[in-house]
Amino acid sequence: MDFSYTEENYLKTIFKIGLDNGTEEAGTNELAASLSVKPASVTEMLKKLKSKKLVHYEKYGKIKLTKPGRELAIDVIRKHRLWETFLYEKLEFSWDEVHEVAEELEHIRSKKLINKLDQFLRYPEYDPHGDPIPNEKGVFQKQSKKTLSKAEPGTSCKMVAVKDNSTSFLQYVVSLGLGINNKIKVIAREEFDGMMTIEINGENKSVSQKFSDNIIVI
Amino acid sequence: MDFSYTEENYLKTIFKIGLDNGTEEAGTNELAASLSVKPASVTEMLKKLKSKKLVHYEKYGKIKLTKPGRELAIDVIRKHRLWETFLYEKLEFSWDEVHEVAEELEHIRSKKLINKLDQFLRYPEYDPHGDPIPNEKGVFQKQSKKTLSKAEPGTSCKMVAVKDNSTSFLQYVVSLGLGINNKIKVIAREEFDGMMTIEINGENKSVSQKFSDNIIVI
DNA sequence: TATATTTGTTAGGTTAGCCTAACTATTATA
DNA sequence: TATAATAGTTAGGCTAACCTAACAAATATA
Ligand SMILES: [Mn+2]
Ligand SMILES: [Mn+2]
Ligand SMILES: [Mn+2]
Ligand SMILES: [Mn+2]
Repeated sequence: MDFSYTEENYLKTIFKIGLDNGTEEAGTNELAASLSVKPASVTEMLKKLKSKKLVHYEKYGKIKLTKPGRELAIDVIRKHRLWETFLYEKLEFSWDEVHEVAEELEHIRSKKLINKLDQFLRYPEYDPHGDPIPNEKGVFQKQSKKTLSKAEPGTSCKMVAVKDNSTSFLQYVVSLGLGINNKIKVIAREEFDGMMTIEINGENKSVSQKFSDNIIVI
Repeated sequence: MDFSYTEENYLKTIFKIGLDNGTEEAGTNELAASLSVKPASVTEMLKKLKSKKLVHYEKYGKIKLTKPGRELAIDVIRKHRLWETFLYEKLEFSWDEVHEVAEELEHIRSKKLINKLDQFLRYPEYDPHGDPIPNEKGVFQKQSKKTLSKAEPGTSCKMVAVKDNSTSFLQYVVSLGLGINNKIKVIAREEFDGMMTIEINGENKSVSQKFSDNIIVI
């Protein structure tokens, strides 16, 4: 069976929200916000996805992916991350440029293409933003859920991924001298608004909670 | 300005039919057949393309691309052929598998992507089917219009490209022991139905007019 | 527990791209 | 040059994916 780009985007987004929430479930409004559509459009699409047995859903209830729905979502994520890796590794894109193009490439329908691309890239495990790449079977490393904002002052941690993939955020990360696998030392954290002072390569920087919420660490 | 996949496919097809006809013009029915839609759909789309100044068109008249329309068509063709080359050269696709996937990839919208891909492939001039690849400026080699069917018995020619890109045709070409840049000697041609006896690598083969119409030679 | 807020649904409309059936214009042929 | 064949258009309908406005259910809060 073949699904539209729109259906694929809904499934991918449900999966991501589910991960984020820890519950594997998503709500109509959340989904609408994330897809930049109105809640009414989501309700409509949910009926279709349900009739195609891709989601579990009852009126006014939470949204959850079925097994085939989850498999499809993971496949789209696999394609997205492999394409980002290709753009970054082979075509000299910077990490803040890859996401937007991958958002289109992730929908190209060819099993052979994606598996050959995987091979060509030598089966990478992580994309340029530190996110794990599912293998052909849909298996991938569990990702840390700890964000920089939850790191204790006085401790050190390692940045392993970013949550936000937008150009503006990623460029800001770079401008702070930060990158994947960098060590971050938390100097101080303001209780009032979550502002943090962190040490990167011996230099002290001040970052907002909105920022530190988007840095995944271990 | 940004155009839909559908609009891009119409422009590309008008361009190709125009080339084929030698007149740079296309008719409604021709276009419909080539796009596998009904003539009524074409008429409707022509109104839209005209309002966007991509085609010259008057009711009951021939269809011709405007300058921006032609540029766009050539850009789509450039992308198509570069992606085919990528699949063939880098991902080990066979030449009969690349066309279908490229039909999707040709619509990915990123100037940077396609120019970096071009560079990555070292600026190839021909795709796996022998078709010339337009450069960034839209310039490309003029292609021979002579087909094997027009070659004189007793003469030899070189196969430089194929017209049909379908899997079934291309696999048949391979099964005959033929490929791009192969020498073909015309042994005989039947006036009645255009059947030809040709010599390939010392072996004689019999091919139909439908076949020889799809082999471009010099 | 009553009420306010948040969350989600329904009804009715739009646009892009497609269709069929009926029609009209153009071109070829007798 | 009349008529048949071909080419192209119009009218009216359909589906996917979106929207707004009005409404209903669920949840939080006084
Ligand atoms: Mn991304
Ligand atoms: Mn997408
Ligand atoms: Mn092709
Ligand atoms: Mn196409």
